[in-house]
Amino acid sequence: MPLTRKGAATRRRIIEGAAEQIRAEGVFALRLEDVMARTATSKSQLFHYFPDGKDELLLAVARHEAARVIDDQQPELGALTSWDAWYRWRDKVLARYRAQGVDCPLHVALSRVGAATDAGRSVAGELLDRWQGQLAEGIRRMQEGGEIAPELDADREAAALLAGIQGGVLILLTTGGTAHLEAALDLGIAHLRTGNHRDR
Amino acid sequence: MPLTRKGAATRRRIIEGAAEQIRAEGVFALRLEDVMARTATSKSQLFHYFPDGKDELLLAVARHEAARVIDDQQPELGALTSWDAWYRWRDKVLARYRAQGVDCPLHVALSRVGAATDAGRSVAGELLDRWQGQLAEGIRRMQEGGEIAPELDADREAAALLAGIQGGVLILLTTGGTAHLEAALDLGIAHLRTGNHRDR
DNA sequence: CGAAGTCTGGACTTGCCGGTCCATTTTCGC
DNA sequence: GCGAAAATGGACCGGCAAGTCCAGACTTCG
Repeated sequence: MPLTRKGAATRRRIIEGAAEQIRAEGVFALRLEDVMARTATSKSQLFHYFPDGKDELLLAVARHEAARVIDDQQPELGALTSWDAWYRWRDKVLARYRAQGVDCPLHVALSRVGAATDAGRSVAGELLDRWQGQLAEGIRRMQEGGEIAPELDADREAAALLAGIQGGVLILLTTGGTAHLEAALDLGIAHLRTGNHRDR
Repeated sequence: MPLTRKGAATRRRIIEGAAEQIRAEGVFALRLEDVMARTATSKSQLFHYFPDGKDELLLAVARHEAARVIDDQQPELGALTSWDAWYRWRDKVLARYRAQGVDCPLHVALSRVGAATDAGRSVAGELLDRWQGQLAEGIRRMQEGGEIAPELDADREAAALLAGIQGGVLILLTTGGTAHLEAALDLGIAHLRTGNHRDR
């Protein structure tokens, strides 16, 4: 079933509209009718593009949002080659989540799909992998440049940092405060710098 | 409306049964009928003890689980007075979540109630506060004993560590792996030991 | 330009499940 | 033990929203 140009546009409009609706009201309150109203589509369109109904739509929303998460951190995340770059990245992450605030369509869509589902697991897992991969890559680059102690295990450090970020965001989602995210980011980076040879 | 001995027992049975059911099937799939079947109660009992229905029940489950989270970490969490105690605590946290695996009634109940709700916020917020408080207390004790550098900000360190734990658990919930939680715990503690005076 | 197939509108069905009600039984203080 | 209050059983209701269907309009490509 090939998608015409128009069809693809409609499909995207639906996904984005659903994401907006989720941001506005939450997933539990998400009704197909709301999505229809918001995107000026009819029920048959929803089922035309997402034959498995609501769950399939939610999964598409999750995928869409997952892609944004990494994109929003570029180009910094892809080029963590100096301490300056690390701090710019830190600022960007913080700004992004501060702006997003309490409403995270990704987290919430996944929780509805069931994070323990195969489909949910793969969306979340891939995001986590790519994220951690880029962090580890950054750490290795810094080690090559002699700015991070070579005896640190890059993957393990990246895992811990990523965990801190995830937790910080999770706490942000419930408390509305960014203090934890900030602390996790700052102390995580600080930890990388400890025992570091030529501190700028 | 005082609760008789029997009434209190029934109430508790309902909460625990609901938690089990959530562990088994998830929140979205949670139907009152399932809880009734599992706890051998009738619908009128559910509404007798939780007049506001499902949401009130879910909140009670969340509260119940939140209390367990802290309790399960005792007595270690309350007495972080030596590095040995810290490592024993670390092991306990890891064991607890490893055993719990992918199904976390607290996380999932809160996501249904809406973490951004006042009620949800208060349950999660209080848990987080108490948890972080005990960590910070432990750090201060260690500082008094000269085992952690006095210039560290105990609250900030505790916040970062807590974020790491939360993120580690969150990742555990979706991937099933404890690597991130472990890394966050170990590197978090390692960070506390850096620059520390009389390393054992 | 024309046919195959995509896209769209919207009415209709359906089943589930949260919530209400009242009658009956049990508990518990005095 | 006795009466008031609490606990229990289970039938019933009602609404909501997911999903189905078919007829008709638009796209696309030879």
